Order: sequence, then structure tokens, then C-alpha cells
Amino acid sequence: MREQIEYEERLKKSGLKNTKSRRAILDILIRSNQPMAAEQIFFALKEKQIDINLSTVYRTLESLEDKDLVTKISIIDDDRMLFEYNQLGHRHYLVCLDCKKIITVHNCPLGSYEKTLENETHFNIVGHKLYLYGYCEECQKRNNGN
Amino acid sequence: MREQIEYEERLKKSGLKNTKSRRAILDILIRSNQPMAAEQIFFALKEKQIDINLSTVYRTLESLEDKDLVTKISIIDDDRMLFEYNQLGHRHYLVCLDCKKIITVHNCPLGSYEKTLENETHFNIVGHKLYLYGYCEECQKRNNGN
DNA sequence: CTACATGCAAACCGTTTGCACCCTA
DNA sequence: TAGGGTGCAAACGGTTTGCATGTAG
Repeated sequence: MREQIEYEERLKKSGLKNTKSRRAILDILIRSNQPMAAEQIFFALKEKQIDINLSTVYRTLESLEDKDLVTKISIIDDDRMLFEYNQLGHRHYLVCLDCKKIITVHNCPLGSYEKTLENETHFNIVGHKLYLYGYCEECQKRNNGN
Repeated sequence: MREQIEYEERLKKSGLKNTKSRRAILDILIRSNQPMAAEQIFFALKEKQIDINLSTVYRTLESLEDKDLVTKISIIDDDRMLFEYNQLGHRHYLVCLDCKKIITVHNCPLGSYEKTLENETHFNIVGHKLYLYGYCEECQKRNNGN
């Protein structure tokens, strides 16, 4: 499995120990097409008969985030953090307000805007977060049906 | 005071009762050039010898948000909500990663981008959040000094 | 063998809620 | 004077932490 090799390598390079928990959590995240909450990950592990304590899940995610293997975002309910495998590279999120599905968007329109803003504000701008909200095709259809 | 008239009017239109707490909290927010956490507001009130229970602050902010007099955002530490008086109109935030100062930015570069994305994803996009991060002029100077 | 990882239970902390009392409209 | 607003204390829920034990390197 390509990604598996990749992430075990990144794990090694990061200096973190290659443990069952870390492999299992990275595996879940890599296979997920959605950012996941810690508890979701916890239950996903449980379904695979892998018992890892919730606090270990948190601690693991924290170390993985420190080493840039994982990214932490807050999008939807705003008080539950979501985690995803960090494929590296810039991205944005498009969230369906109805079914909460998240689409990852890879192109970014903000490069020149940041330059303009730097001139206006004299900030040194190093990054941004952009979340877009709307209704996905399926939810639009379903709701028009009513 | 112009704004005072304005917000008392908005309060009346909203159907909410015009109480000491609501006036005091709106007053603090209007005079603040920064979004504020509930606890910050609580202490700002205390400094003005206005004793309002923290849970009342939360409840007040919640009703004001319901009536669109106040906006709730999460930018910095991600698990502490910030509130600001809703001047109406679209805006973005530019946050200094060092001193945590927040600059509100009123122009928005994303109109045509949303259209493009809608075509690509078949989402019906209704809004977005954009937060920019960097270092403000003062912090840049201070840190170059070292 | 030792420093880092993990499990477990308890603490934390921002926020919410139940209930009795209060006050605006 | 009725129904929304407020204070107080307790609950909540996601996340963190202290400590004893386990394990990768």
C-alpha cells in the first residue's frame, strides 16, 4: 500500500516511535475522505477491534500534529476539533450546512490578495484559513423535493 | 452618542427587552475595536462597576446573536468564542500571531471564486469565512530588534 | 535499559442549564 | 402582572493531565 509506506516513513523521520496507536490512527485518517473528530476516530478504531484509550487518541493526534503529519481544524460546530492526514500542500474546505459533508478544495484564489493586504496593513502575512459554506447537490435535491 | 441611539433602536426592533445587561454589553462591544471573549466582556463590565453574572453574559450574547446584533467567531485559540458588534456587512479578519491583535478587513476578493467553485462542485454556496494570519508591524519591529 | 507511549481516572475550562426570583413592557 | 431576564450553583462535554505501567529503539 503506497500511503502506508509513505506515512511509516514520515513517522520515522519525525522522530516519533512507530507504535500500534500511531499506525492505526494514521491509517484511519488516510482512508477517510473527511476530517474526523477525535471521538469519531476512537469509534472507528473500536470497529476494527482496536482498543485505544480516548486520551491516547488525543495525545497521538497532538504529537502527529506537532510533526505536521496531521492537521487540526475547526469548521462546523466550532467546539469540536477535526483532524485530517496532512497531504501537505495548501487547501480549503467547502462544507455542506445540511449534511455536514466536507469537500476539500485545492486551488486557492488568495495569493495576490495577500500581497495587496500586506501593502495596506503592513502585516507580514504568513497564511490564511478559508472555509466556504453551502448546500451540496444531494441536499439541494432532497430539499427541493419537499 | 450616535451608536447608542442606533443600538437601542436595533434592540427595540429585535423584540428583546431593553435591559441594563444588554445595553451594557452592547456598549462594551461597540467601543471595542477587537472581538472579545465572554470572559473579557465580563471583566470589562466589572471594571465599570457593572456586576453581571457570567452566565447572563453568555445568555445575553446568545440572544443578541440570534437577533443579528452580535456576531460570534472563533479565530485564535479555537476553543474560546469571540463576539463583536455586528455592523452588518461582510468582513474578514487579519490576526497577528504574536500579539493576537485582530484587524477587521472589509473588502472581499471571493465573489467570483465562489461562482467558479459552484460550477465545479455543484454546491450552492451561501457564505464563507476567511481568516488571515501574520505579524503586525509593531511585532515585526520588536522581533527584528532581537 | 531508559525514555517515550499508553491506560485509567480525575481534573479542567469554557459554556449551558434548572430553578427561584426579578423587572421590563 | 405576565413572560421574559437574571443570579447562583450545579451540570456538561470536549480535552488535558498525573501517575503508574508498558514497550519501542
